[in-house]
Amino acid sequence: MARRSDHTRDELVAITIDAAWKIVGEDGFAAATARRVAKEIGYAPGTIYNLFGSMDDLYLLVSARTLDTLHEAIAVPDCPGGGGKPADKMKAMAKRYRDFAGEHKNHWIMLFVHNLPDGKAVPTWFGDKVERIFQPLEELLEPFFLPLDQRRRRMAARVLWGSVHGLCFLEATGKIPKVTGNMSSADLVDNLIDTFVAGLERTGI
Amino acid sequence: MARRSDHTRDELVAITIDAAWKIVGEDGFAAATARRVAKEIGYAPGTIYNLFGSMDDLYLLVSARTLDTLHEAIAVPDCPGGGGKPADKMKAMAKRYRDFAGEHKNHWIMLFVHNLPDGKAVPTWFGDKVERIFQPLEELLEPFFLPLDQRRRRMAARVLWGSVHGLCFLEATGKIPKVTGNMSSADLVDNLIDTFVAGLERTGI
DNA sequence: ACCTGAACACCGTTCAAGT
DNA sequence: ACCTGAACACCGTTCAAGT
Repeated sequence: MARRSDHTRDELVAITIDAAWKIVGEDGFAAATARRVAKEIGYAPGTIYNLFGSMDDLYLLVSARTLDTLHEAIAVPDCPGGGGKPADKMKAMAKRYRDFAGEHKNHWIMLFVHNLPDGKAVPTWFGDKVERIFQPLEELLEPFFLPLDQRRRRMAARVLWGSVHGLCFLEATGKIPKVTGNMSSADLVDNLIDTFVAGLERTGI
Repeated sequence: MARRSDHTRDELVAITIDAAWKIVGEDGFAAATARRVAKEIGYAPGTIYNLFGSMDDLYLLVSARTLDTLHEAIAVPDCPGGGGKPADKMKAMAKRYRDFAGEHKNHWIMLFVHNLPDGKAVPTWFGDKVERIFQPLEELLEPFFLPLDQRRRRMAARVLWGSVHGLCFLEATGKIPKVTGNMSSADLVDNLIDTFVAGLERTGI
């Protein structure tokens, strides 16, 4: 019934995001209810709404952490020397993506399962974090496009990234095993990259 | 408190699937709760469990209807004469897929958002319905593969289909607008098909 | 100013009790 | 045999009341 001052407001915000992150990781997005998060931090449910306004805002902050972690995992240069064919580098990057999805499965799925209500758009700071995910792939695509042709290169990055993601997601949510038979999603992704890059080469710069 | 016999059991099952289909279409998958469906058909919540055992089983039947409707929409031959380049036929097919997703948005999203609990696998009759979705695309891919090389053709169908779906889904759930800028998902999908087919041609049969 | 906790209107699922 | 409806253990969200 009163000011608690166990923590400053900022501390409390951080603690709550940590708690939500932990619950999602352990029991999935659906388990990260307001009441469960409140119990985890030892406060009343109402406090969550003092801090974030709505659960959607809290979820956005959790997903921001996921995007940051993903960006770190993806952006790692696979080969310090710099050699290797672009297609191989892309496959290595796709593998890092798949590995991330495997290690942070619940957080990664939440990124796509949590959607804001119909009218609401995502804040710009969040959009920027999404945008940043594509950059490493855009760089790998440089050899295939003229320097002036940035628009087509950006498009190729989104097409390839969206496609790789689509295959990974269908597999992670169990929508593709019976469909692929003995082919693993790793095979499908590598096949996609090979065919796509061959197509880029044929189209010519 | 008693046998009602307003309907036979089979009628009641059909009525309930209709009700759930309607609710999903109007208010989305999340709105199709057991209590809401029960209210819609004018029975008590317990009755749903008499009929289906669990909500998951009911959801599977609703998704089966979605798959049937999708199959009909996709399988339509776009061109009675039979002419046209394979890539153009694929683009026409992808367009039919996007149109279906637009017209049956809530049912289509449900197909991917509803997942059985971790251990449970989808029944075979459902898997067969999924499998059937790929057949029209497999046929369009015939010119690119030797008759004996069915495995690679089946793989290509899944890769391309999964990729097209990935792009459509990211757009439908609002995960890609800020990312594509002025490029529509139609452009991205057409670009994917062109590049992929060019890659198949380069790889040679 | 901050936090509580009761309140409201919901959930999925089960199962004793009725006809 | 079939259906009910109360019961249990949950939800998101709000807001008067307390310190």
